[in-house]
Amino acid sequence: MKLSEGVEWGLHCALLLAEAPARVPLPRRVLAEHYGLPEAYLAKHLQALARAGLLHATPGPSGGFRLARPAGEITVLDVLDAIEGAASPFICQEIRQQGTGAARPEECTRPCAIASVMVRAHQAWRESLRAVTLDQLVKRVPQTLRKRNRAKFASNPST
Amino acid sequence: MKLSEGVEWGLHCALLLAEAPARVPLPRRVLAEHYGLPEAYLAKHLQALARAGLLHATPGPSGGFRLARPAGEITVLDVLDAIEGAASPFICQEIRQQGTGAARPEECTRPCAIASVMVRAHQAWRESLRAVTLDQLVKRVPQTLRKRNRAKFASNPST
DNA sequence: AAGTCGTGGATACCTTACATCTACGTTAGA
DNA sequence: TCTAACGTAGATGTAAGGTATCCACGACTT
Repeated sequence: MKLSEGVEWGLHCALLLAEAPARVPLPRRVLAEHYGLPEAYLAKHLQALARAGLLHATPGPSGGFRLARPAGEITVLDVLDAIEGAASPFICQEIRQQGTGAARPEECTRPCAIASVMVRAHQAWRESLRAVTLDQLVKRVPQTLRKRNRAKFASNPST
Repeated sequence: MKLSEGVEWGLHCALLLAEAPARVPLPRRVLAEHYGLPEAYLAKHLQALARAGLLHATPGPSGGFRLARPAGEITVLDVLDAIEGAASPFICQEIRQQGTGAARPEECTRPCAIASVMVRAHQAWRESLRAVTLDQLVKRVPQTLRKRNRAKFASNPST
């Protein structure tokens, strides 16, 4: 079980956009260089975030991405669902209905107990992520770094 | 993010062993046929469960696998850790220290806020799985099916 | 009108999980 | 003691999904 690294990219970019002071959008090139990421591939994930309604994309010169909502209204779960999808990592193959010991259809009216347990665990995971918003994360960024980022993007986002 | 299907196999096999009445071990062939699984590949996962101390393997004729502990002392998490490993699905690549916006080492004394959130979510997931034992799962198997399995393995496990 | 930027599709690569086979060591029973 | 049944371990091949890039297109600002 592994989470795509695009999740980390998306979270850090969203966090950076939450730190940025202004309504001025950050181009994908700036985001990519800020974290040393491949620009073309990062674009895919930024697209996903925009499609999910978390980011707003402005085309044209001096365009780029900005948060579509206040940072307090975007949760970590929102970002994960946009990039990784909301599906459970456990996909029940219903092997209880296969082989010589197959359960009969009338014995499978209730969902498989094993699948239920996995679903509950997945929900616990999601609840934990839903409880954290971007602005809560911003507060945990070291102040010196936060100041540096604010200054960097305040006047001239292209540097 | 996807969980290997070996997890489902391992859980169902452990559950079946918990249902089996006796100390008589079930050979891997029987387990594989009971669920219609490839025997050679299932052996890999059964090995992992045995290495983790959840199952006890008896070699020789009339050998096979049985639970190494009472079903009430084996949790779903035990099985998952044995087959899938206990590692977090999120692996922090520390991209905050890369690129033009790299954080300085003295700004990284505390773990990355994003990584912390992911770790907590993973712990919530694990706690949810740790709370369920095999004998709790046995109780949720339909009675008709449980009876059938008990009868099947009571006298002659090789059928 | 032109250049900058995001969009979406097509494509290739590469890691990892899936699956199988073979050779080997061990044990219960004839 | 011998042997057949069983689990162990490693090597190997295959399939799928994530990673990464490129290009043609449309939209917007200057």
